[in-house]
Amino acid sequence: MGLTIYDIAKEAGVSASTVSRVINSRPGIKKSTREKVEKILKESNFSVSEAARGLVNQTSRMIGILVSDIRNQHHIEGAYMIEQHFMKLGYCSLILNAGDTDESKADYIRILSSRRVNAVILIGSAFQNSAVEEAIKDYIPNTPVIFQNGVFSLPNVSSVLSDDVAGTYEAAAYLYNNGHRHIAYVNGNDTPSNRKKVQGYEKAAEEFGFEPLIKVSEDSAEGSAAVTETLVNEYPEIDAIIYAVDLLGVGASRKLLDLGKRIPQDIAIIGTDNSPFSMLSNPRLSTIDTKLQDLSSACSEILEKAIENPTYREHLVITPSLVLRETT
Amino acid sequence: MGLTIYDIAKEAGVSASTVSRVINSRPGIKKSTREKVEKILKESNFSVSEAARGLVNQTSRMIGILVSDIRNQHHIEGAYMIEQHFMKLGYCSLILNAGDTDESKADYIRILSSRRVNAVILIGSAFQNSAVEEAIKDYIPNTPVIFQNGVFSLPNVSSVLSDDVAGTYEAAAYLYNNGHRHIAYVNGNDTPSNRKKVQGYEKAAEEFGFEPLIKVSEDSAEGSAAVTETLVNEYPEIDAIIYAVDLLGVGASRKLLDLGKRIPQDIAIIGTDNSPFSMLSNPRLSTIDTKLQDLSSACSEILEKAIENPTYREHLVITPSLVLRETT
DNA sequence: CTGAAAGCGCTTACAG
DNA sequence: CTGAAAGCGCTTACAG
Repeated sequence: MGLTIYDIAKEAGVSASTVSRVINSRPGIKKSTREKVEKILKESNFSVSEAARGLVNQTSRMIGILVSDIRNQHHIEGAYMIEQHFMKLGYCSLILNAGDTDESKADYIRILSSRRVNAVILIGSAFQNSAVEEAIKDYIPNTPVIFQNGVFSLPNVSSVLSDDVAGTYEAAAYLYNNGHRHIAYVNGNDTPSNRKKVQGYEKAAEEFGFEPLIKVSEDSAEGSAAVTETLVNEYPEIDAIIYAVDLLGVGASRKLLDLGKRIPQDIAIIGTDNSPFSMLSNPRLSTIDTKLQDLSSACSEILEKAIENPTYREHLVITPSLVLRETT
Repeated sequence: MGLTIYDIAKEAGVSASTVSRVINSRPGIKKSTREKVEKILKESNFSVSEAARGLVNQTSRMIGILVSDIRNQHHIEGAYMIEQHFMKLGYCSLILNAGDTDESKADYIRILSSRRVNAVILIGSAFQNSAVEEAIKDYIPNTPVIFQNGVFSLPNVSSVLSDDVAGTYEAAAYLYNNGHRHIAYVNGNDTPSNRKKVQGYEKAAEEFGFEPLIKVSEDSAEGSAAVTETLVNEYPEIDAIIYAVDLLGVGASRKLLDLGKRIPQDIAIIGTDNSPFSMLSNPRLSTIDTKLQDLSSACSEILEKAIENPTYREHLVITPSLVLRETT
């Protein structure tokens, strides 16, 4: 197994240089030798070692995609679009789960550095921490990085953000303007993105003059159901709830129906992300669309420019919009 | 940028060999030199080139995971488990979308061959075709391959299967034994796995003596809703429907409620896969649990053995079980 | 305990 | 149009 270019050369009665030229479609090879070499290449199912090739060309033709949890539908959609885009350009994607802790995330930067990837994508605001920032500065200071939903003040890091503050603010404003006066907020995991969502909610509360009421749920439908039940028992006057993630909204709406509440007549619900869940749930969930598609395609475009021109850098903010369905 | 081992060596006043030995924790280095080199390594944020290292060690320490569509929750869960497992062992995962056509899937085998991955995982029965089989035989005849939900008669390919025939058969038998006499089946995409599910349904129909009725839906909740509506209008006697995928069952149950049918009193529904959708839907979907977790961990275990011992090979079949919730 | 040398599988000036 | 040689960044016998 493991044929090399020299094996092919010997078989064809030419030098390795010639074989290399044929493989890479370099000009200036006699047609007959080219054909002879191509034939042998094909017959022996030769495939070049990208590692060896990368060593001399000083490129791996790989890009690293770091996701805190690949099973998160929202994140994997982003990874998918980027992977597809770059595969067409001949790049393989190293899609890695970067784990929960700041330290493990930083470790993964080091791993990508060892693999000499041509670019790095960080998906999710969970990467917003100083361990990751340090690791980028120390280990991949010259590799283009795109941060989806986060920002680092480093010369090689571009970013594409959803304006989380605006999204939640708009949702709360909509509810208020439609007569709701007791609007609660249920947050998920403590991430920078979720903190910004809370800010938007608080901003609306202050501006419109309603009393802010915030609870935290673990990231599951069951967790949200439990939190929601406590919430409406404790504060029966609540007439609307915004959830930091669609999944929480789905878990909650089901529980509220079980408790005999009507949606949206008694309580209106708005989720976040416009995920597949929001469309499939019953009743269909109104949601803050964070424009995942747009974010991901912007990432791909910026990255492509950054690979060509390593000093290219861009910061883009995309404003979410409200999608009204059956829970408002 | 791009420090090499020679830069470190010069800085430390030793040879590259010594630096290499320190990096790889080889014994027989004077403590003081080791410490001196380690200090410089750390200070300069050195990271070894895995490509160069792999070239001499004849290993890439990468594994290739081929998925027909990474956005499929069911597939990505499998990829996740394997990625996590192998990252702990120092392997990076190349997770690739292998595309729709047989040819593109075969192309990806070639790509993985060029990357000299230490093992390959195929996730999903969609890889069951001769183009892929040929590509494996031609390009990676000595690389351990695990086929999740499919089989190839090649010496280097292990497989881990869910017994799809048995799963659907059992679901139909359960419905029949609980008094249903007009049990329909709605299939999804034409994959080997889905064909086996249909077989199980037909086997039950023949054995229990009910009339088989099979429709095909595109792979979306909307598609299934449409197909289901036509189905119950055309055959009002239907009292149970089995769906090849949970998503189809969810789309259908919603449509049936809209049509004024009661679930399960008028029509019982069973989905397939025990996916997150099935638990979140309202009503909660009864489903055929294809034991994804078990499949994936079996994959990891077999693969680990196969990497150590390249002639290791195993074929495992896991029997699905029925999970009864609110739609039966 | 340490270093010089060869080699992993390629590509690319340089000569001819 | 083609080949010999050097080099990409490592590791590992072999000598000392």
